[in-house]
Amino acid sequence: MKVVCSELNLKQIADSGQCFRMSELTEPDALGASAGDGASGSDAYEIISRDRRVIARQLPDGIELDCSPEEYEAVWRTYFDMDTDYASIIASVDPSDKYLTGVAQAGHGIRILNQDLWEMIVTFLISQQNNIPRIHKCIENICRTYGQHVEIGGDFFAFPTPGSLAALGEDDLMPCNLGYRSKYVVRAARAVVSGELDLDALRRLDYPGSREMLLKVYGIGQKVADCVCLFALHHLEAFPIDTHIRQVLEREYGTEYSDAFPFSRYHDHLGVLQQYMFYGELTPSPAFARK
DNA sequence: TTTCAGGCCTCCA
DNA sequence: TGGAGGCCTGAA
Repeated sequence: MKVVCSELNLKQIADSGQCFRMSELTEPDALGASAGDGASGSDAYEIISRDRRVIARQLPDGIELDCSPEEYEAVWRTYFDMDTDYASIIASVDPSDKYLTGVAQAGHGIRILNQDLWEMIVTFLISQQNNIPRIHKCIENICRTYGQHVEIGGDFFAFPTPGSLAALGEDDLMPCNLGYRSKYVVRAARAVVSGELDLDALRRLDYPGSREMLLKVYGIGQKVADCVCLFALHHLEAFPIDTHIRQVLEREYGTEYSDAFPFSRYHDHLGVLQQYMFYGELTPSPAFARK
């Protein structure tokens, strides 16, 4: 059974670097998983969230999910944030800001996914001083090593639970290519298991409160906290500033960008704009040039 | 060989 | 309080 979601682009979401359990399928895999349409590329992705897996195929203006309407309503509608009006966010961009207008239009298929809180904490602890292909590999390694093998609705490894990681030694994740980040992940798992980091309480807090709680965790700084707030807690006012975003802000708005960029104008959906900027930076086009 | 990649922690002035 | 240095590792 198929469900169609409009105005959504899988490749743009994958390239926006917010999800590391989304893999483009090779053509034979895609054909096996979903009816082929003769397209040259597979345009199909395997997406894993918590203990669920779905195959999604890109259409000209949206995506097709291989799941029942009931599963879509229960899981994927929220996951893909289908109830947020992204067109109105794009329309709110100052028309005189050619750079922001350009990246927003170019990245219009991006959505802020609602991903699992524990997965996002671990994922962005691993992401620091790291690159996207290697983050993918690290996540795959720890899922294969410490995640539960799931065969219902697919064949994949679920994300390891806090309990399964808390019992490890601080350096035990180094063989999974985590490097010095191993101790950050293990200590975070221990904090969750001990109750020092209460994930349910974290979910109930507003953006400043959840950010403050996350910053108390060993290994979580401002950038990682903002990523968790945005991609797991759906605080759209979070605006993670990494090296790419800092570079583009300085290039487009000057070194005093904290004054020049209209943060207050876009306060309620800064995180969405951050994703357009990040995507634009990693898939550069002359059309984005502001100056 | 060196630098960099979606940072953060610790130490020291 | 703020800046420098160290940290895993692999691709460019």
